[in-house]
Amino acid sequence: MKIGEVARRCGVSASALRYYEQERLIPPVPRRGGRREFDDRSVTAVAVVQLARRAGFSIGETRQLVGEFGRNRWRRLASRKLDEVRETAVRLQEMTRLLEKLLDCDCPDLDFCGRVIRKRSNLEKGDPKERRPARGRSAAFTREEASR
Amino acid sequence: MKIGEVARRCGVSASALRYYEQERLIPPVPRRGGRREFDDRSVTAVAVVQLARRAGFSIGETRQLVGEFGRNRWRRLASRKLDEVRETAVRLQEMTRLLEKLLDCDCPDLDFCGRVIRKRSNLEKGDPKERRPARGRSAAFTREEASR
DNA sequence: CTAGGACTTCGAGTACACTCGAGGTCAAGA
DNA sequence: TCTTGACCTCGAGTGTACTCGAAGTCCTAG
Repeated sequence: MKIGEVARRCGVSASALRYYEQERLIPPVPRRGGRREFDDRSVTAVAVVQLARRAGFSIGETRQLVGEFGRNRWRRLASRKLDEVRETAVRLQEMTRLLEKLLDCDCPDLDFCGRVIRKRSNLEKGDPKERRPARGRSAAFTREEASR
Repeated sequence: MKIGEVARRCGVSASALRYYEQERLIPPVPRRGGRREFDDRSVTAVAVVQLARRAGFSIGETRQLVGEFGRNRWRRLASRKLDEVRETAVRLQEMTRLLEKLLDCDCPDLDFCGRVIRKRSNLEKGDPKERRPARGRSAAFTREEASR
């Protein structure tokens, strides 16, 4: 199967597929006459990568994931990522609830609404050090990211 | 309140705060002797931005969000974002279930596991066009992103 | 008065995840 | 045979969200 068909079937661009190969997310794809010829193995590898990418794993995380295939660490990585996303979802729900409340109460302006927000949120009052989680790299993967 | 204290209290760097001002996520902060002097208004604005950023809104989305403050569109944007994150969480859970299954069944290698994945996943069989959601910009905000 | 630290602007640099363009190759159909 | 389209590599470019460094300013303590 040539790269174009794989791209169409997997919903990913051909250049992304080349990039995945280059970044070793998938094993080297065999060539025929200079062109990539995807066999079942390769297509499977792409499917695995797609699954991981859609689940929110970064390129580096995905590389580590496929490298750890079948070992216990994999599960740990996955469940940690799940926790991360759940936390994001929780924060978003809090945000949404807050927004809905504000919209309901017909605040006159941002300044007023802001005062409401400051009352309800725990920003700017607690532990003024050691903050900012979930931005940037995820804690679960920093070791491997550093070593490339 | 000077920028350093705001940074410490809100768990964001001073340079990020300058960046937020420059990107109009927060209104211009008043100066005194050339230095930013954050009043309640400004600190509130930062709190709002932090809330949005932690909930997963991008810079562009956050700008639009604070611009739409108090109007109905805001709620629509927020609930759409919630849907997005929920979808991500669902995909991740699917992924995790799949991984757990594979780990449980002690597959001998990636190739074998891959065949299992290909059986269970709906990748590479359905609608070979119109895919790739949730990667790149979110559909909810593309209009404003285009117009900058 | 002077040293130090926190602040200022500005431009450049960074990481991620691709994407694009140039310049060339290969294979199938008219 | 020729053309067309899909493919190749390589290097550069893109957008996001900052971060960093240089060079200079301001305020406070000693």
